[in-house]
Amino acid sequence: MQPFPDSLTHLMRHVLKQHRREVDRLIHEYEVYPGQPPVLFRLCEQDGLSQRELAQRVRLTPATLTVMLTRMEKTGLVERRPDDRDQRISRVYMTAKGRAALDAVGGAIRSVEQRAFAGFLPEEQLLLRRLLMQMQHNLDTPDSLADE
Amino acid sequence: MQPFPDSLTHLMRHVLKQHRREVDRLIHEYEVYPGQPPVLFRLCEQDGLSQRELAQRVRLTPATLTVMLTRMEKTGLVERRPDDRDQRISRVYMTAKGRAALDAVGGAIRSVEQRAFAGFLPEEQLLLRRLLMQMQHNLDTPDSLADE
DNA sequence: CGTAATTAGTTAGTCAGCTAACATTAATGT
DNA sequence: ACATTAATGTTAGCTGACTAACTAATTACG
Repeated sequence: MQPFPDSLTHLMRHVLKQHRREVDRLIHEYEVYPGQPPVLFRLCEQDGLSQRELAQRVRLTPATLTVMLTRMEKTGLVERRPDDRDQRISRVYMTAKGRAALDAVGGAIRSVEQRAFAGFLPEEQLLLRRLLMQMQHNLDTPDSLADE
Repeated sequence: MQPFPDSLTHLMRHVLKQHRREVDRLIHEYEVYPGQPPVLFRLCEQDGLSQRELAQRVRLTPATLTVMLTRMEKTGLVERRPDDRDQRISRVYMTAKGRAALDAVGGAIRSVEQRAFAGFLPEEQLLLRRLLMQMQHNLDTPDSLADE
């Protein structure tokens, strides 16, 4: 009857909140804020993306990213430079400070991950991934035929 | 090496974001906003909680709840009344409109849940719950002995 | 060409969530 | 009885995220 209090997504949300808080607690001394790690990781893999490309890859709207990059530029993690062919585009590059911060952040995230999955068997992790991917797929498909 | 892009928590976060967006899309016509359903559900179970009690049960800080309740009072979902013994306390009650909205919201959430878990076997759902609860427990314990 | 449609990014406004600092009221302790 | 401490809720200020409306630059098309 009452779907919420012990629904799986509710539980998931709570677990993620704990996770995020832990990571945040560990990284905010490097002037990296909660939403920023994905951006740093993407840039580490590939520097000089346009904001649009970057936004798509980290699944944020361009508007969100604009604000976030402005802050990250202010703390010196990241740098914007205009594209020299297309003047609408501004490309995002990581600074030395950004790279340094990323190392620390990576460590922090790994340690929280380890704690979160302590005692998990490898096949449990695989199964969890499979279930999550199925959820992702279910939610991606528009709606139609919800339960077949 | 790079822990983030395909970590389980990253995947989880993405799935939850999809879920929240879907629910939000369905409920915002009832003037219920994304963070509010848990509050409504709690109040439905037990009316007249103090803000502190309510905040603990939905795991929000009192500050967050204050702002949220102010908005919910403005849209008429909820009502604050002072306690008559302790003047520091204000108790929160659901209005008729709140109850009506909750019905619609409950339906919306159930439908998204159904879609999210389409094709899941009952034992898969149980397993998922077990894994999430283990994560919750892992993250609750301070830190110490992370990987034993 | 030159105007219209598209694309990139920004700005404004809203909601969610947090911490820290502040009244105000109640409970305690000497 | 009075001063101190604790508890409740609010305010201010921050980050994150979104949509919608805007500006500026580029493409496309008649």
